[in-house]
Amino acid sequence: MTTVAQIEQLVRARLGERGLRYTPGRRQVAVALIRAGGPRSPVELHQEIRAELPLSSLYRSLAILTGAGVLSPHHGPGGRTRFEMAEWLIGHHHHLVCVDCGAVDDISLSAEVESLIEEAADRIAGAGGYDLTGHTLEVEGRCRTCAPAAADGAPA
Amino acid sequence: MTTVAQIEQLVRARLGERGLRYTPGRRQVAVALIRAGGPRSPVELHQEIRAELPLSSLYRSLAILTGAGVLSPHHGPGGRTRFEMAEWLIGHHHHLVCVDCGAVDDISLSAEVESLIEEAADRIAGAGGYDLTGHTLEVEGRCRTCAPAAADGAPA
DNA sequence: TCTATAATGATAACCAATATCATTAGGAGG
DNA sequence: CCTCCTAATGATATTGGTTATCATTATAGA
Repeated sequence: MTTVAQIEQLVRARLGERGLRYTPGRRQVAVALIRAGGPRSPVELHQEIRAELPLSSLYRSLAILTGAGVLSPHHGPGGRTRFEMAEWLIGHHHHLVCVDCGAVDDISLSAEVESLIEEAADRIAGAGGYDLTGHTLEVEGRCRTCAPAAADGAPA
Repeated sequence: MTTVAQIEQLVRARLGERGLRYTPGRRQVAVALIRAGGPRSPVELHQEIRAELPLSSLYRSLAILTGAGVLSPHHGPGGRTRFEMAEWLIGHHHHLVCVDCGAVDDISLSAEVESLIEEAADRIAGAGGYDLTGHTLEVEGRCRTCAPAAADGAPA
């Protein structure tokens, strides 16, 4: 089990390589995301971080950390982007997404399914002329909060 | 092989069930998306549809068709939402996505991998208390256009 | 034909996200 | 310790995709 402090150390090193500082503001963002169990939106982070961290600074920190490869963006409903720690920091995983509100939880697959998917992803990217960067299985559904409000979807 | 006309028939029926009309504007959008090999953004569709279809009408058609379950949204980089025909109309598939520009191509998996993923998705949604609506494997990479421009990502 | 309702299109409004810019903070060298 | 150079911050303005408004037009049903 990797600790928060260990991940922070990797983040600090990564930023240092690029002449960037691991400041209190960026640290608040990083720690909140390390503790989160899935991608979080700027507003969600702003609420979670009680400190008076301006939204403009929060957005910039997210952009800086993403540019440095520390965070990965996840694009959800309503034009909202959520951020999470990159996989080289917290490990490979997949997502359980609510198609209505966009809430996301991290999930894992068995080694068997995972390796089959990896093979497939490799083959597909090659065939399409893409430079493979990763893959994610997005399991889509309606969360407990959104399910009651929804009426109908598509029939079989 | 399902024809464009056959899919259109299903769309018309679906709209009819809800007291909605399959108008020329909506038809242009539907046909363009049936012919496309993956999700398309409003602007992409607007360019593809040579006719003078106002953006406001295009956006509304997309919203109406999505609400009726005819289209499915796909959320990509830059806050852009792309739309595609729902799977009950064009069949189950997955996506090859460019992490930079958001371009998306439809892809398919072998029956073997597909069934394993289905099982996993079922189990995961149940465990998370989600009402499962579907799943998509997003194979992520950089397309031929974006790959040369990119510098560095995350190390192993 | 008449009428009720849906659809359209031009425009304004919205809001997440980004850019700008003057100010503050921090690390390196002297 | 002091100074300088550069990064970082925070308030604000701006952008751009998307949505809402509303008067007008078109269509299905009586």
